[in-house]
Amino acid sequence: MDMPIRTTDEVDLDRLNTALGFLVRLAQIKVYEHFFEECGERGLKPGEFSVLWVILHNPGIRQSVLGQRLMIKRAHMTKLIRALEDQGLVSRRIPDDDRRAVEITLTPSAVTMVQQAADWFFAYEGSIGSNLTAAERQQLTALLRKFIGLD
Amino acid sequence: MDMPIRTTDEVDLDRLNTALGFLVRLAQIKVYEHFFEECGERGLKPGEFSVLWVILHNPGIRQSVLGQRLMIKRAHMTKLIRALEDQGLVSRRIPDDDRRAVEITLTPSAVTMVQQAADWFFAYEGSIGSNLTAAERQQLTALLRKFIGLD
DNA sequence: GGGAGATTGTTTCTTTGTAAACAAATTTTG
DNA sequence: CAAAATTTGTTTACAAAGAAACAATCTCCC
Repeated sequence: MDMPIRTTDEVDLDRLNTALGFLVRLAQIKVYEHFFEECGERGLKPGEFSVLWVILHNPGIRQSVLGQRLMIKRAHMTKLIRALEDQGLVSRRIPDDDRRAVEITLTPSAVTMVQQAADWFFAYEGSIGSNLTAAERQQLTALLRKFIGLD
Repeated sequence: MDMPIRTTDEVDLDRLNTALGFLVRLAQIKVYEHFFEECGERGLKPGEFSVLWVILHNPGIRQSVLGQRLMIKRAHMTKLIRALEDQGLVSRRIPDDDRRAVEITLTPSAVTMVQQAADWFFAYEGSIGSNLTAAERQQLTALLRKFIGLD
C-alpha cells in the first residue's frame, strides 16, 4: 500500500503542468495575494485603480467602452461606477447624441488622488515577477499582450 | 473640446499596457470566457475538473495539500469537496494517524468519468492561445511556470 | 503528563462577479 | 415612416470565493 500524498511538492499535476488556462489562473491568484500583502492597507483595490486610471486617461469615456476594454461586465460596471460616484470620485453625464449612454469623468479631487495612487500602484506592479529576470519579465509581458489580443 | 472615446481600441491604457498583474487578470478572464463558449455545456467547470484530475493522480491526497497546490482556500475547498461528494464523485476518509485531516479519493465511477472528461478538457486547453505560434505558446507556458514558482 | 500554540477543517458572513429580465433609447429594415 | 431588432444601462437574484471565528486534534516543550 503506497503512502498517500502529504506535502505540496509531492503532488503530481500530470498534464495540468502544461495547461495554459490552469497556469494563468494560478498566476492570477498569486498576483492577487501578493497585492494584498503589499498594498492591502492602501484602500484601493486593483480593479478600482484600473478603472480610475483609464478614466483619467480617457475623460468622458462611456461606461460600455470602459467595460469592454477592462473586460468588466455591464452589470458589474454599474455597481463599480455607482460606488465610485458615492465616494465623490467620478461624475456621470448623459450625452445629447445618445441618451442611453453614460460618459464618465474624474472629479478634480480624484485626479490628484489617482495620480498619487499611481506611484505605489505601479511600484507594486513593477515588483511582480521578481523571480524572473528583466528579459523574461518583458518577454512574459509581450506574450501576454499578444495572447490577450492587445496589439 | 476634444471628442470623448467611443470605441474600444481608441482607449488609452497608458502605463497599464505593461502592467503584469493587469495583463494576467485580462488573460484569466479571456481564458474563462473562451472556456464557457466551448465547453459550457459539458457540465464540469475548470475548477472542478482540476480538483478531480489531481485527486485521480494523487489518491488519498489530503484536503489541505490539494488546496495548497491548486491555491484554493480551505473554506472554499470544504464546499467544493462537499459538492463533489454529494454527486458521488469523491469519498472522504479520516486517517488514523491524524484525525483532523481528510483523505480524498475518487469513486470508481468518477475515475472513468474524469478520464473521459480529460479528452475534451485537454483538447480545450490545447486550443487556448491559438493566436500564438507553437514556440510562443511553449515559451509562455514556461514563463508562467517560473513566475508561479512551479519548478 | 499537561498546558501553550499550531494545524485542519467547518461554519457563518461578506465581498465580488455573473446571469437573466427589464426599460429606455437608438438603429435597421421592410 | 413604422415595426423589429439592437444597444445601453439598471435591477434583482444568484453563484463563486474569501475572511474571520470556531472546534477538534495534534505538536512541542517544560
